[in-house]
Amino acid sequence: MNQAVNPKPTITDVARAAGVSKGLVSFALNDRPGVSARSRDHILRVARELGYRPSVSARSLSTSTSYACGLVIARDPEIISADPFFPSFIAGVERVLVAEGRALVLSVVGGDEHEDAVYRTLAADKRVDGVFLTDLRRDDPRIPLLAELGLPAVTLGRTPGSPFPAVALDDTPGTAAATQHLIEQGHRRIAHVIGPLRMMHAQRRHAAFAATMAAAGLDAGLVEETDFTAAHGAAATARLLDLANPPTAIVYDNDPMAIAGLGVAHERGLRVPGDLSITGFDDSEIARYVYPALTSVRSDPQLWGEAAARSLLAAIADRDPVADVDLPPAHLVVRASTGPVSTGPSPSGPAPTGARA
Amino acid sequence: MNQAVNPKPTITDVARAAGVSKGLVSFALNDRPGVSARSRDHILRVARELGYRPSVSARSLSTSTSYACGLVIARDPEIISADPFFPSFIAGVERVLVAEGRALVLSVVGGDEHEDAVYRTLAADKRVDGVFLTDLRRDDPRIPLLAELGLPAVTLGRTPGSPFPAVALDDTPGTAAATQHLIEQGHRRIAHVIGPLRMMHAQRRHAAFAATMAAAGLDAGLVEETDFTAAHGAAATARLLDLANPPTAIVYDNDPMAIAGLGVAHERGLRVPGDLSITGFDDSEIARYVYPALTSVRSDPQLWGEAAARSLLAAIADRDPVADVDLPPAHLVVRASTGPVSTGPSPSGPAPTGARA
DNA sequence: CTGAAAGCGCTTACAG
DNA sequence: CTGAAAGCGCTTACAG
Repeated sequence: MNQAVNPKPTITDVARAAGVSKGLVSFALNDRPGVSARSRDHILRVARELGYRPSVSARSLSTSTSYACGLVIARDPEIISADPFFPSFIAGVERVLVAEGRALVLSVVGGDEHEDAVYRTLAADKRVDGVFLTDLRRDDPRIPLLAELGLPAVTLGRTPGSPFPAVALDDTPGTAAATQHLIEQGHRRIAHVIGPLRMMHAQRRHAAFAATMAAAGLDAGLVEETDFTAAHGAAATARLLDLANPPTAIVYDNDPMAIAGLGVAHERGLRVPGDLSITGFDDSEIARYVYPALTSVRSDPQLWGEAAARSLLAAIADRDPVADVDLPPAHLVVRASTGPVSTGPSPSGPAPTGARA
Repeated sequence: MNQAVNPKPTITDVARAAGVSKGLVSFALNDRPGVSARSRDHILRVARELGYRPSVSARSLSTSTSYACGLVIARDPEIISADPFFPSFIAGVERVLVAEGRALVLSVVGGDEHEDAVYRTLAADKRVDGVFLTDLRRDDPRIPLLAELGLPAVTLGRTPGSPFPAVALDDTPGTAAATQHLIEQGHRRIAHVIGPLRMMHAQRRHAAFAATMAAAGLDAGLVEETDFTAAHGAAATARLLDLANPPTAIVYDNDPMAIAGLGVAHERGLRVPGDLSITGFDDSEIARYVYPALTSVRSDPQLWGEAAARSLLAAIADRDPVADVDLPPAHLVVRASTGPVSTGPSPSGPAPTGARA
């Protein structure tokens, strides 16, 4: 207005322009009690006119707060790539963080060997005020570590003995629905190709698979554990199909493995779904464009990110415990890769791709 | 040693324990000239014994430096997911950043509408000391913006009129090799399904395609522009195959689109590569597990990330200009989705998946 | 309701 | 080569 927007006005400039002390400006800006309405309005207006933005580093120093949240991903980059989860999750996190003037500090470490050091450094350097805990593992060492470091956290999914708030999106209904869907199509031998069993979600999903099979009086013993890569998915599929009595349907724990399974089936001249039905998980964008279009399980990682960010900010700010949040569960999306067991003769040997019968 | 590791010793504790002034400790730690070797060694040893780590926020305040670098990705999360580039790139960046005690601040914005605001906020809040510029566009508005903001940057690829150092990984040899490979297989009508033309790499790759076609005396007019999604890849493929004189080979600008193209071909009962050859780009992990295994173009995003981080840190630290860096170019990986034009009769109509002829 | 002052933990001229 | 002091821009008791 009157004054040109100087290179970064400070709180001192605002105080001077408003004719009050720096302390009062600070109180008004952080709307704390003990400032008259008139003063507050006046100060806020002057601050806006000056284009004032508090210095993050100065605030950080005096409050020991970084105004940032951290996410450390302990997966091989190739596996992250294959998974549509993280980019969407991060987009959701960002959406609420920026609205609160917070930044996201991301760290990707190859495996979980160095993650301990990463969390310690993040805490020691006060780089973040709290962290998102994804890919929860059984007896996850990060829980006691963060408790020891005094670093607030939010977990994606509940885990026993955790002092941190959880944001849960139940994906077991998705796996159960996929299994049930196959059973209803007449399948009796159904295999489950799962992720690393040390990850809680892999365990939970497998439990859902097993329970659904058991409820139908079927054997749930056909299981292959993988590391979530397409390579493992392909290998697991090959092993299953080499069985004397191979499955007629396979439930995969992510889309890349399911797509790799599709490849193996095609290579062997099997018809999908005629000879082998296949379901994926995560419903990545390519899922509906492979042939046949992949039946998969869909959740909402972006929503998950938003909810997790809100809970984390609450946990950072609040004295009192933050309540757990439950998001709408994952659900099955049926496409063309699943169907009834074929009655025709089972073909054998490799076939030229998609050649007509 | 003698003293218990108190909750976060400060520079004052170190100075007291070493019997010197804070200033001298600071000089020793940042190894600046003017400290005797004896003093330096003594101070460094005391600091180590105390487990001293300088406070990032205190250093930030007095040096106006954040000790962090920024990456803002302006793409739809679904598209990021489909692309193996970013996770690997980020892993590379991280590797060198952590070694230098720097953090990575990540921002993902849906499209490029709000990116302007994001960079301004990052700069105003001094959240980062410099940024990585990926997905360069023609007359990229971020170049003048960052120059105006005085924020150091490094660009992935060269771009005319940029004052920032570039780290280039030439991907055009990959596209040229894919095109040449198809020509050598006897293809004459080859289409190019490309990314958004406003992105420089899409333009460059298309130029490489066109040049290779021209060198063989072939028409490079069959082009479809997309947004990099599998959905667009499928639609583009359908349009091309609906042509009165459809192509016998298609060069795609990323793997998800190529895989979607494979799906469309299969759905129409076309044999791959017999009736249609297909090449992808980026060589994602699933590429080799689809059927038939996808011929694709491989680069090294992780190496790119490491080089970019090194250049950015140099640009942040140095007074003098940082030299551009050239990385090994992308190269073709031939698999089963490409081959000679089939001499047999072209099949028509949809076919059951992988059924035997 | 408001002001003056100390303090957060560093870095950096300025003297000696 | 070393020390004492000011300053970075906030927040927060402490007085009034």
